[in-house]
Amino acid sequence: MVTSEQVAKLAGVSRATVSRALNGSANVSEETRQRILEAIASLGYEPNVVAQNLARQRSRVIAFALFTDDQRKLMEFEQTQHYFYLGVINAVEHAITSAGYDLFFPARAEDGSYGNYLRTLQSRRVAGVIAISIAQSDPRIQALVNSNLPTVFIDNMGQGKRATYVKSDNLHGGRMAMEYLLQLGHRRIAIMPGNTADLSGAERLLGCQQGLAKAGLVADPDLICVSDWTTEDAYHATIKLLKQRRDFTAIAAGSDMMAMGVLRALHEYGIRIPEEVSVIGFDDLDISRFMEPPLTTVRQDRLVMSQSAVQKLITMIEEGETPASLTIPMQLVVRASTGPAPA
Amino acid sequence: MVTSEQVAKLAGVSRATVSRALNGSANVSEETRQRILEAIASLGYEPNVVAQNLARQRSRVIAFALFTDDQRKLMEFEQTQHYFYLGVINAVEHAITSAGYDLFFPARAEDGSYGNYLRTLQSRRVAGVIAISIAQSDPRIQALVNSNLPTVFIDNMGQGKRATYVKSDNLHGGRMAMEYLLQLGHRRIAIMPGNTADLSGAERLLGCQQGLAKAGLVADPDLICVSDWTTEDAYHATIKLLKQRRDFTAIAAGSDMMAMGVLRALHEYGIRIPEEVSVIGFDDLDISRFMEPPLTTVRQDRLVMSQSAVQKLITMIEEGETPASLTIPMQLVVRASTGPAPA
DNA sequence: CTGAAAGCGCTTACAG
DNA sequence: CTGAAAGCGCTTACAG
Repeated sequence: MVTSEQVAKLAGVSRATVSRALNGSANVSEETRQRILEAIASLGYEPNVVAQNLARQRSRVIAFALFTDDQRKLMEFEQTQHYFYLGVINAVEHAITSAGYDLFFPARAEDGSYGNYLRTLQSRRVAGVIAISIAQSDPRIQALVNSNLPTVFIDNMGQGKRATYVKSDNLHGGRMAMEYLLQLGHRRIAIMPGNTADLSGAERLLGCQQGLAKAGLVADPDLICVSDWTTEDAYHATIKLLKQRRDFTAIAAGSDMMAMGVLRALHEYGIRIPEEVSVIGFDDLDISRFMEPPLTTVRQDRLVMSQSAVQKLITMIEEGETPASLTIPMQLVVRASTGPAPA
Repeated sequence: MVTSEQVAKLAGVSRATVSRALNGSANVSEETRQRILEAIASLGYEPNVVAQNLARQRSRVIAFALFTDDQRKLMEFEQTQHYFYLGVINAVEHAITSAGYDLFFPARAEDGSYGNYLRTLQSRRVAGVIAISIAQSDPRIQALVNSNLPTVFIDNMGQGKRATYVKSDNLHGGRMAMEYLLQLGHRRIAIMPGNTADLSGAERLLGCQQGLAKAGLVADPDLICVSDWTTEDAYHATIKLLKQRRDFTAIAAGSDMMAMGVLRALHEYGIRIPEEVSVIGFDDLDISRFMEPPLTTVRQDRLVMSQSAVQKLITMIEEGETPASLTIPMQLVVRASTGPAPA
């Protein structure tokens, strides 16, 4: 590997000047700058980022973290329930690397856990972290909130001196779903909000209840089916409900992946959608419009979510100030899985 | 941040000894080791990984790369076609970080491209790279193959002094799909192999043709529909085929995501599956069993794929030798989207 | 505008 | 078994 030393020699200057030329310091004459640039080109020099980071006492690397509750599920790789976040990760990766930062997933401790998470990050001198924190109870959330490490949370309301968050307006989303269903004449609506120990599950459920309340209705507790976020859980919850009773005319699933399980169960029972039962989801995954029937859903804008999270983080890193949090509106997307309530 | 200097002072030894104790050198007495460990604990010391990497002239970070052909599509984040790889990335992340390596997505050049990719990696002193290389033509593949940077390719047969690969046996997979369909009595089978400019697309198509040939049949060129990998492309290809002719009794889609588009088109035409048309996919995504009807498919073992790729890479990094490539068998998974050919 | 020197926080022959 | 010293490849006050 060629070093700045060699560039300096070839250009007939000191390493200090090479460094200045490279970092756009004003204090270097146009003539020597040219000479240095030529030397760099002819040698194919690329600065050693590791050495730069050490010398500068800072880095341009951002850590990414996904905090979920269930270690076991993480191991299985069959994380159907996280398809939405997979898309977010993808968008975050693009935003971060396009901004000239490296993205980083830190190594785990020997036991497979993340050990002393904060110290791991600090020892690697990361500049900041984007954390998708589904599970509220993860101790790493508190650690990050209390730390000086710039952090942006997605889907969790972590806030601190150096921490802010970005999330969807799930409350409003829940209300919209109910208002839409009510307007179609549905009155007996089953709600499968996902895991209500997670913020988005709790908010979506509450939003649904508020939507019902505004119409003077109260959600029937027996029609609220709490489960985990997986397609499979929703499938089983639907089967169970179907065995108990069939008086509901609509199901609001906590996510599109859950809705896919609901649809599957309904198909197996030969129930026509939406003639007999309407189904609505949350998220608007890119596969949702290809489901059978194409799924009506409440859309989360994952592009805005991802990009604004990254932008806020970079602001924190580069400007030093902590931006306000952002709550992103959701949007009703009507497709073919919902229709008027049967008479 | 506490440094080894402070630990040394507290323990009454030199920094060199602290370093030795930390790195498990045999040459340090049990007694001083204890003293150092105590000092570390009481100070909460964590070594600066950046400084370690610089001093050691090596690192424990592995870069991840996804080489796809279509820059435009990458920007859209609507990468339905890459759901399979999203799962692979997830499994790779787990395997890498559990092995005590950091995972790394390098920053892009200012124009949003990856610029001089190899130099970027080298300037960050990564130890090796896992590359999912869908597009054969990406110049970065050649660059990596020719370099000394340990590399494992997934889904592309890159091989070199310091490069090997892991992939599914798509050829055999294609044959299996055809043999199964033939055995069900199908003779007029439409093949939508995905993008045949990509290795897996070409292999799957060839495998299908071989399967047909073994039964003394030749694939009807008009029933081979080449398109891109997306759900949408497959949807449109199916619609187009349906408008032209309806004499086929089965469709082999190049991936499960494509199959989802095929199913959607068939549903819109009111065609019963599998009574009128059978559908088979490739991959076995975790959502495939929830499709309507549950999808018959040829499974790729992404866990084996991911884990063996990471293991090979770590072998290369730590042992210095380049392991042989691995071709993983595929497996037929029969569900409800296939049935006997109509009389 | 430019260079010499110190420093970033480790590691690793080299001596002893 | 342990320490002093040099080195990894940069950056950045400090002088001039």
